[in-house]
Amino acid sequence: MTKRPLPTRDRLIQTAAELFQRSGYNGVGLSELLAEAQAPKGSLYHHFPKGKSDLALAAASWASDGMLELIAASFKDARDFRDGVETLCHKIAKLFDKSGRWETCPISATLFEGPENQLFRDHAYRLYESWIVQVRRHAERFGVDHPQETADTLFIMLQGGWQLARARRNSDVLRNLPRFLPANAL
Amino acid sequence: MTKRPLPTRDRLIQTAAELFQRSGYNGVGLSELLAEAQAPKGSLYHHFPKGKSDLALAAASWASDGMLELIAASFKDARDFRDGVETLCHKIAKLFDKSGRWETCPISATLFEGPENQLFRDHAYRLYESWIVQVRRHAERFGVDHPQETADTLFIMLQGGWQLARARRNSDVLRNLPRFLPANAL
DNA sequence: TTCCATCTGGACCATTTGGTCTAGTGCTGT
DNA sequence: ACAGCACTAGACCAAATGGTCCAGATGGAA
Repeated sequence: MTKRPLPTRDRLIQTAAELFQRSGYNGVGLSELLAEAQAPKGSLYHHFPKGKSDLALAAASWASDGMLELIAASFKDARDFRDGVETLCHKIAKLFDKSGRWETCPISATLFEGPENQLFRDHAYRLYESWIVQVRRHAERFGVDHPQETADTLFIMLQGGWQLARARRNSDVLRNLPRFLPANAL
Repeated sequence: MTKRPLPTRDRLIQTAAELFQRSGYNGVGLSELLAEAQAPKGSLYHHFPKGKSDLALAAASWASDGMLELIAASFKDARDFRDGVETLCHKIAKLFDKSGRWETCPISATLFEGPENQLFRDHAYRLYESWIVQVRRHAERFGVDHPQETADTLFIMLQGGWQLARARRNSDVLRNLPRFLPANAL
C-alpha cells in the first residue's frame, strides 16, 4: 500500500479520506481509523488538536485537491470543451470502478454528515465551488456560450450520475453523461 | 406535530425517516430516535425484530412512497411532459426549502450509509428504480422520444441539483433545472 | 370473567465511542 | 554532551452505542 513511508500526518489524512468516503463521517470510529493508518491516538491529537473533526476537514481538502487535479488533467490537452468533458467523465468512471462501486462523493461523505457545523457546511461549499470555478475557466477558455451555467450543469450531472451509477453498480451512466450535455446553458 | 395519535409503529418509521435524513444512518442513536418518537425500546424491537436496520429499511420505503406521490401529483394534470417536469422540480424545491436546506436525499442518507449490507444496497436500488420507472411511464404516455434516457437524466439532475442546492443553500438551482433538459436523450 | 396475544416500559448489558493526559522517544541545533 | 523540541505510545475515562430481556399493561374474543 506504499503507506508506511509517508509521514504520520499524511497517512492519517489519506486513510481518513478513504474510510470516510467508504462509510461516512459517523460510520468510522477513531479506533478503526488509527489501526488502518498505523498511528497511535497521541499522534492524531498532536497533528489535529480538535481531533476527528479537524482531520475530516483536512481529509476533505485532500480529496478535493485530487478532484482538481483530475479536472486539470482532463482539460490539459483537450481539443475543445466537449472533449475535456468527455475525458473527465471517463476518468471519473474509472475512479468509480476502482472504488468498488459503492462509495459516495468523498466531500459529501465526509462533510455533509457529521456535526451540523457551520465550519463543515462552509468548507463543503468552498470545495465544491472550487471545482466549478475550474470548469468554468476552461469553458471560458474554449469560448463556451454560458460558462457558469455550463459548469454548474456539469457538476450537477456528475454528482447525480455518480449517485445513479452507485445505485446500479454500473459506471456506464457516467460514461454516457456527455451525451446529455448538448448546446444547453440558458 | 400531530404525531401522538399515530400508532407507535408509524411514529417510529416517520421519525426515523426524518432523523436519518437529517444526520444519516450512523448519525442517529437509538436513544435520540426513541425520545423523538416517544416510544420505549421494547416497542422498537417488537415491531422491528432486527432493530435499527429493519427500521431503516421501513423508513426508506416510507420516504420513497412520498416521492412517488410527488411524482404522481406533478404529472397528474400536466399538459405535456415538460410541464410535469417543471412542476416536479418546483415541488422538490419547496421541499428543499422546508427541510432547512441541509439535508440529503432521504434514501441516500438512510441506506447509502450504515452497514455495507447487500440488503441495503438492493433496497436503495429498487426504490430509486421505482422513481425512474414512474417517470419513464409518464414520458411514454406523453410520447417523449427516448423515455428511459429521459427518465434517467431527470433522476440524475434532481439528485445532482439537490446536492448543489444544498452546498449553496439555495433552491433556485432546483427550480432552474428544467432549462437544462432540452430535446436530449440520445 | 377469564384468557391469551399484542404491545409497552425500562432496567440492564457488553462494547465502542471520541477525547484527555502523561510518560517517554528520538532528532535537532548548539 | 545536552537542552529543547516535535512527535509517539497507549492507559484511562465518562458517555453513548445497539441490543437483550422480562415484568406488566392493554384490549378483544370466549
